[in-house]
Amino acid sequence: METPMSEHAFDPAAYEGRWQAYWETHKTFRSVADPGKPKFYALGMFPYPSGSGLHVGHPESYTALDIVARYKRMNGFAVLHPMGWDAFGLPAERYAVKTGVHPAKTTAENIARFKHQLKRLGFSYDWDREISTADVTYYRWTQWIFLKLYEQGLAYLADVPVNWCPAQGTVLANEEVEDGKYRETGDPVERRMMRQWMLKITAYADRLLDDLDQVDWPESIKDMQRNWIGRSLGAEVHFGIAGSDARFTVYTTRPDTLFGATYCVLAPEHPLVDAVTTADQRAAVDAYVEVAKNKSDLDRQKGGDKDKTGVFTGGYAINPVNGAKVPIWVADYVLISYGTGAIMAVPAHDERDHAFATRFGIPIVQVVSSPEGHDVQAEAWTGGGLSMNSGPYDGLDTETCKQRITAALEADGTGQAKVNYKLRDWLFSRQRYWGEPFPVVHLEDGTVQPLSPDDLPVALPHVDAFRPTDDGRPPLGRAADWVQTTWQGQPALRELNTMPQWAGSCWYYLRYMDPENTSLPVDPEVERYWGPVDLYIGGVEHAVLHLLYARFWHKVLYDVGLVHTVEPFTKLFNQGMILAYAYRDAAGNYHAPDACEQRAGKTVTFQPAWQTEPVTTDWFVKASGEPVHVRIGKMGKSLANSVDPLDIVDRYGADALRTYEMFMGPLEQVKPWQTSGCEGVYRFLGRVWRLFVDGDTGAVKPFGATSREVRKALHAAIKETTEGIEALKFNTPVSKMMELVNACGGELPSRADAETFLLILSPYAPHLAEELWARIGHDHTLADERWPAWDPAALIDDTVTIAVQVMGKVRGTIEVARDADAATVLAAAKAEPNVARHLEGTTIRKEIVVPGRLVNFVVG
RNA sequence: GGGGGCGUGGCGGAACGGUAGACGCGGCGGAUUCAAAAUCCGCUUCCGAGAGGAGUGCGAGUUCGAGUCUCGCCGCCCCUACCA
Repeated sequence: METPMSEHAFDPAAYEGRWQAYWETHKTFRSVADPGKPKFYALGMFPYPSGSGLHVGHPESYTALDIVARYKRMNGFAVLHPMGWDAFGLPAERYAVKTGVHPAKTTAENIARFKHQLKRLGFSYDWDREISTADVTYYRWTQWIFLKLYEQGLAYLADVPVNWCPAQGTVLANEEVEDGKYRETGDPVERRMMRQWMLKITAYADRLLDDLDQVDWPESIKDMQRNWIGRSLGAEVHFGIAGSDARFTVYTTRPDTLFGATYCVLAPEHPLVDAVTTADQRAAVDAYVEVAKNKSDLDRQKGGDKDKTGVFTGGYAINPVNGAKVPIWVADYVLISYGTGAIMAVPAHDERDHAFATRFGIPIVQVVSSPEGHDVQAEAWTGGGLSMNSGPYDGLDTETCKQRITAALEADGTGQAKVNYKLRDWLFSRQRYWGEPFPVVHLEDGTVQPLSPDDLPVALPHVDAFRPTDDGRPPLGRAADWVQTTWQGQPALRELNTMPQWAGSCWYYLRYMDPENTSLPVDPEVERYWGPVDLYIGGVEHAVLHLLYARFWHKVLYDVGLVHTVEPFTKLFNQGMILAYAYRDAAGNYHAPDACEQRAGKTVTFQPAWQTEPVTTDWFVKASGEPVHVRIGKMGKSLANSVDPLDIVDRYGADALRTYEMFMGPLEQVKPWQTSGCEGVYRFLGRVWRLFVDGDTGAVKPFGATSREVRKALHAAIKETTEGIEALKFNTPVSKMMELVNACGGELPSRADAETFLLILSPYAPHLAEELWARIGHDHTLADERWPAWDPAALIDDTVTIAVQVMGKVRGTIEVARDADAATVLAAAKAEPNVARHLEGTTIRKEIVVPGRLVNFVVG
């Protein structure tokens, strides 16, 4: 059945492995700090080595970075392009709980697999710098950095509410909780106060916000971080409580509306709820607070404006600006975790307060002028205006009024200007086994002592079971010998919590610079050369947490003198997700893309069981001929549409996969995988092969003379490739190289031009480029060759085709000399038959000549 | 609700304010082949037999000229959310 292929036919499998071995043995891509060279640090977000292996999304950003890295090397840069593993994490631990297999074993296996897969894609990593966050030689420095944080007063223990899952006996991260249940198992999750390590990221809020201005990041990501930090400028205002000396404080961004406060609201958890509640309201308030406590945050937010709930406490507050008595309510739309957990409610100028006031019949008093026709009784006016009903402040614009009222509050001690943040301190402990142990001990007197850096590392002890202990302590409690220790001669207990997965990824980019260092996380001298990361590419899902945490640590390390810049990642770029088509039959079953085919012209309509609308399609299951509905979605098991990158490598080779992933479309865009498109790229690479290699003899075909047309295509391709890589637009260069090969028509140009083509092809398809480079007589890799320059003169033709428009519509084209003057062009344009026809009987009012482009006649 | 992004052929996508649809897929036709695969060449936005006309989500506007700029809608995607 198998036709024996000519041994000289295009066969990537025949040489790709050989070149990967060559690069490895020759250490072609070793990063060497060279003070005589500019440096470039290209970094991809390192993967979590999951059990399911590499997916087709990984090679997208990795290929883009690899192209940049190879390009920069050829442009004389010392390039740092490393790879490693975000190896601590939950899936391995969960797997361990289920199967008893130690996470270290699972993780090592997964890393081996990932590494094998990545190597088959031919990325130019310096594998000597490989790191793993779960390696004790790595995490001892994560612990070292924790000690620095502690030293700086940025790490502390606090009792905080956490997501406690009784069934699992552990605390869950917010993202693991959905609808009050553990996402994986559906076990209920409750709020519980626990003593936890916190990192004081809020101390860096202003710097994290302000320094965003100095980095070259997508504006959308900066905005997401800004929103997350959520700095707002407002005022804290103290409200007295009628009939009591106590007072409570509210936070507002609109102190100018203070005269419009017609009630106050305390969050159900607010400590003063009890004190302000009167006897006759007590039962109602207690009941309300009890219900609110058991509601998850999500449930509390679900209702939106329509059905806000709340209960009057019976108590009254005194508005400090006018002494007015306003009722105090308790309502769960006020969150204890934001601001002061209490608000003054101004229904005329806040939508939430308006909805609440309307529902409970509370007066709405307008204190800021609204536009003509806007009735604040019907809808809140949240914009600015002139103050009214505000005593001495009447007539002031909103900004001025804010300042005056705030100043007045400060003068009489009833309030002050206040900057507030949404950003919370970072909950930094997890009741997990598979993470970095904390370098601290607990003494019998209840104090906590940080270890000396000399005592590091605190190695993760071996345990055989990974569930919490029977008495509810974290899994590390099982390592009894490890837990019992001494500190300066005193008996001490080790910390049973571990650090969250974010910890290791907060500084890995630094370790790559100096992975062998045994006395510091990174030598500041080395960092001064390689840092900061010049280009960081990763998924948008890390837009906030990872990137914010890493920036925070970096700033702390800057403050202690370890790094020399305030920001770690100069340029950030987000690749778009790769989606895939999914094929669903009438019964609702999904079929693998490989099992389906399009039969053009065989369109049928069928009635699926899963929707009322009939479906028209020309896609069918190959084997059964069943029609299938085609849709697009995330790759995954549920749609049966995953594509394994190594299957693609097996069929088409690594170069085709790499080049196709770039050819699909702009890197930042979400785009669907189409294996047929990959095949198109494979064909292109085959044409390149056949351009150089005689299919019968395997000999290199003779070089010829470069035609003018080929020369133009070549220089257009050099230009596009160069500018494209610089601008991270990787798709159009592939088109230009295709055009070049098409222009060659199967005949090699001159040796010099053929070599130039291989050089610009090499970042995309390095194996093929190396193979052909060797076959035409080179005995050394092309990775160190000089990137070619294009000749602008080669792009210019002697004659140009010019479009001729009449009233903006193209009516014909003319061929003129490139440097023809306007008069000549106009004459030729008017002579064009179809143009002449459209000009007939009209008066030319205006003649527009765009040299080398077009002519437009305005007639009337 | 807020923030960001996107709407172009059958499909993925190209287009300094200047010939819309490069390049690729798919399709059609041809060459090669005993035949097929592979390969090579040509055609392929839509309507129309043709001349020609229409055309970048919809509607206005600016301009000699708009996929591109402005305003207003419609639709889709992502993020975020009672943040006071």
